[in-house]
Amino acid sequence: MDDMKKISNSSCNDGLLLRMGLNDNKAGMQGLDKEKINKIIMEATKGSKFYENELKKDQQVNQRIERMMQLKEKITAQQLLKAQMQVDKLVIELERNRDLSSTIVHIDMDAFYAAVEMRDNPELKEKPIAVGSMSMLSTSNYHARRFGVRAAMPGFIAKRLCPHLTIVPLNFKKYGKVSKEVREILAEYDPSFMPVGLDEAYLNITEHLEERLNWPEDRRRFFFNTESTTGIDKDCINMSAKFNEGEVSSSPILFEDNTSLMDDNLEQRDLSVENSVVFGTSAEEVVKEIRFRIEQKTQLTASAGIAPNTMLAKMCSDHNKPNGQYRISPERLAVLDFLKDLPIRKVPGIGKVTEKMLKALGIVTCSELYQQRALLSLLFSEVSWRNFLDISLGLGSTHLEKTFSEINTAEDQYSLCRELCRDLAQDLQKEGLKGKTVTLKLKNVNFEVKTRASTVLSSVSTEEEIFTVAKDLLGTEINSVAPHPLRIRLMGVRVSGFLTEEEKKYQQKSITSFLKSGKEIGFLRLQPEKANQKYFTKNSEAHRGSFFDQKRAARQLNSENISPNESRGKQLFQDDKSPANFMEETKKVADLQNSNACKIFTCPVCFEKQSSNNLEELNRHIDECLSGMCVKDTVEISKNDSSRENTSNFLPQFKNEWVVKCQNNKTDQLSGTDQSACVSDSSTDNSTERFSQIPDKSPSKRQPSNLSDIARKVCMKQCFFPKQVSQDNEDHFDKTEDTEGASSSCFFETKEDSVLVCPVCNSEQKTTSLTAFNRHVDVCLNKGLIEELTEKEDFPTKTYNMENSNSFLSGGLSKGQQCTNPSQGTKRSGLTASQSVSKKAKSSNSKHTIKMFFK
DNA sequence: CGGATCGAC
DNA sequence: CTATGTCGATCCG
Repeated sequence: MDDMKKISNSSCNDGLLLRMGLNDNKAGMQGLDKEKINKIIMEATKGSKFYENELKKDQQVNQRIERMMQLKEKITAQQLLKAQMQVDKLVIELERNRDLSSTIVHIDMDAFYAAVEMRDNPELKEKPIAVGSMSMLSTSNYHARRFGVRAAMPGFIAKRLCPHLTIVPLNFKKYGKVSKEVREILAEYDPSFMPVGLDEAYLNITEHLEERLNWPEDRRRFFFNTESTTGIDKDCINMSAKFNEGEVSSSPILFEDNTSLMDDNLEQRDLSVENSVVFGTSAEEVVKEIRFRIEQKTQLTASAGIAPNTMLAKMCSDHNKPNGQYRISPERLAVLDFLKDLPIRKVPGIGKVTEKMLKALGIVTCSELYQQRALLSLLFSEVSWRNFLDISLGLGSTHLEKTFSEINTAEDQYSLCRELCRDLAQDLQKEGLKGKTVTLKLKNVNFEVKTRASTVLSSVSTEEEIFTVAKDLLGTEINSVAPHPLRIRLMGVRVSGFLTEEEKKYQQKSITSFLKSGKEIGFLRLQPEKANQKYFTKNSEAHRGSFFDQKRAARQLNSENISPNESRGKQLFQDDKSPANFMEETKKVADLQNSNACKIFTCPVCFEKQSSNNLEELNRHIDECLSGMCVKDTVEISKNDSSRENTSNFLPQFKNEWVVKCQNNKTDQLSGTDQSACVSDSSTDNSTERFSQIPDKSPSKRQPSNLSDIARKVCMKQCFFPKQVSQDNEDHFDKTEDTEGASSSCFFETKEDSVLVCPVCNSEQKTTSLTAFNRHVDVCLNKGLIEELTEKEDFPTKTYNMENSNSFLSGGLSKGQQCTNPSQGTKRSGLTASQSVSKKAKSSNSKHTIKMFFK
């Protein structure tokens, strides 16, 4: 479902073509050319209610642009200069925290629904087809696309474009099944991968890459499928030969004008074993391997992108589609080079409206987006321009966990537990397993993990049997905190102690045990001695509390990534419009960190002035300061351990910084095992389990159509982050009793009597609310505003009266994937600028809407 | 909090 | 013969 978003809205004001429009349609021999297509669409649509509405919407956008331009006129040079300084301060901070240490992969199945239908019905293979109904199409095959038939187009119009078009009704069950097959492969590379819809997924293969280095060749060898049940076999065999010569023409099904399966495959392939291929250890090779396995298993092709964060990975997967892949190497210059001339519309989160608004400001490419950063900060809301800045610097999230909120009612918890037991029972029965031990795993709102196990004399395997035991365990936990509700964000049920013999090794097994082992390791590899200051990171983008992030942070510290030739101090505020200078310029800003601007620096922890102007040294100092504090706090907490804890924010660049203390879990058999051992021999792991994340919205409210169910079952994740870090979290797990599960604690607790001193303006703050304090520091840092805060603190809906900050973009900007990122999503919202202008805009808008409505 | 808007698929 | 979907996130009043 990659198709629709590419559609450019062209320059014309034609509302219809905004939605229907065509882009780079390669007018094939049998296809239609752009002009014809547009003409047909226009004829089919003119005069319809839909068309009128499109025009109306388009006008509203135009009005918005007009108001924006008026606002722009009023901006003085001085205001702009000030904004420039503030934004560039932020750029320095962002650059400093740039994280290139992760390898993120985005997998996107090509024309997924259509491809599945073609696979299952050979008659369709040669024809132009689309999947959907006469009213709406979900996708089309590449043949049909030549006629301009695209996703999100109504079927009746598609029929006019292409009278021979076959429209196949949607069959979600089938797609779900195929999707599951694909996910089973993906999970082997990242057990906590993140599916998006049925046909896309993000993977973090950083850890896989590390392990893979030690893998023997045979473990990287995969066989061509020669005994498929479909009629494809011959092709596959042929492909094997061709493939090894590096000239495979790939998918037997999808495309005529295809690129090859391993298009860029020039390396010498190992031919020693017939009908097999060995993949290397690089990221590219891993992704080729994934795509190869997907194709062998499902006869469908996928495109992929490899990059240091999700935003870039997604754009990469688009780069060589269909059936191709692309990588941005994890270097700052490579990232900026990729973005240099990239149209902003290609960026996930930038839709047609934002594109048009930015175009009105003369912004089309990402480098232009960067050049206009100061102006944008004055015209758009905080969230929007911050997002723009992230985009133009090529920053995105490097973790894949979604944010999840807690579920608190016992009722929900029991039903969730039952659901997990049901899933688990199904798996057990599929495998013919019966176990004796049922383990309940809970992670509370403070991310503390606790397991409770019960072993029964007779073995269990059915939903009821498991639930009976699990229910008891859960009940005990709920009772232990009564009358408070038990507040959790993850629940898992595991059955272990199987009766059956050991499974055959190297058998292509159910993914369950695989996932399980990967999952457990995430926790267990964190040994206590590792969980100290080593895990501090200065990366404000990272989300503390995630075990993954802690590990990543450690990795990052090991390899500092500031290359020597990047450290020349240069002049800052100079706007050069040419893209060639784009990288130069961002570099300059980044370089400020090493320049005189940092000469006098006050450590925000110990408040002592630092003489060094070396950034790394400063950071090291702060890290040490912080870990010093952490150690102190640790002691204090364990002394009066019964008390509650504040999971608290702290200074801006360290806010949400967590130290996680993991105690060794003696009862867990996996403890101390290293990950590769577990993964390589998952069959020895004698248990299986199911986890459930607690979705953001209450599950009852939204039961999304096709896939959330599958997603929850197949994709098991470990670490979730609170959308809003709660200020008064009761600690519902009694840590002193917790001898079984690994336990983690968060520090940076506020002390009752402490006085908070703002490290920026150096003034004492009356508040004891960390939220308030953090906001103050944020304001100080970002806006140079010194503001005294009062004791009581509302949730940040409060408007700050900030000079020169006129929020404009009332419609706001959805940030898509990377916006579910909690640190960006919540804290900053407190800084929403004055909205008088947008209020006005809004009200005129809605009047307009109402008028039209009554017509 | 509900309606409007944007964006993804 | 007709006929343009559905969701989550965000912003605003």
